[in-house]
Amino acid sequence: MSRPDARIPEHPEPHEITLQAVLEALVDPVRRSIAAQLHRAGEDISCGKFDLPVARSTATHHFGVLREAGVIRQYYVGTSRMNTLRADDLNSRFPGLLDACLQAETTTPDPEP
Amino acid sequence: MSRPDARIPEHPEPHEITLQAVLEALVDPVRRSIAAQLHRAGEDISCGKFDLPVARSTATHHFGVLREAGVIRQYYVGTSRMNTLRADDLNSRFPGLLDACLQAETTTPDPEP
DNA sequence: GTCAAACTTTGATGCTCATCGACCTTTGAG
DNA sequence: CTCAAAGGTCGATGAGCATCAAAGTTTGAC
Repeated sequence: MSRPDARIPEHPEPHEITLQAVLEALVDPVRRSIAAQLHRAGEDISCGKFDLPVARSTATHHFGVLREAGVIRQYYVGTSRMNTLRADDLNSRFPGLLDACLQAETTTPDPEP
Repeated sequence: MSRPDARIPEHPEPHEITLQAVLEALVDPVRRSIAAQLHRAGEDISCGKFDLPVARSTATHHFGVLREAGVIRQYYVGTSRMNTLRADDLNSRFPGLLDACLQAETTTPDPEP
């Protein structure tokens, strides 16, 4: 079988996405910022293009959490790992949840710790 | 001054409710269960009437987190502390968020750890 | 083949939080 | 006043998680 790309980790199927995992993913401000940047851009973004306040190894961790929760989809283009927001999958499984988080994310300024 | 009841702790005003706090509150399955039971009942419930899998002192902690996040409102009736779901406040501040969590809570079975 | 770019992996660390048992407080009934 | 009911408070404990630096891996260009 022609495996697409051995570097691409597992994504949950739409029906495997759980509310618990999505909430755990979106409760972190860094991860919510990733989702918001992806939403605002309207196009796929590589991991390195995000504006994030953490080290790259930490960012990798956050992308993994989002992917395993089913919030983003990842695929490789060369050495760049691209990221897509799985808005349709989330909206059909938990209607209103993603929009509520994203809308609040853009209208409400981040709470500075 | 006729203070309403010295035992009643602080509640955030509607505009003080933050997405971060609400998500932190609803990410815990026990707290989400409290919100869901309150929603299903359609009426206020005292702390002792909830069906919760934790000790009483732990439940007290969870009620406090929900109250400080603005998810529930609490008031005393005798020795009983009653709880109200602040659905209107949440819906006007983060439209769709509460419904998304509650709907998924009732249709999706709890993930047993 | 060589090299840099772009991520990932691997510990290690530190902090937050859910949990509990034991004890204290307030209220209302008798 | 006395008591039981309903909760709250107080440490203590343990697990999970976000964070980082350092080293490893994979790819594409030259």
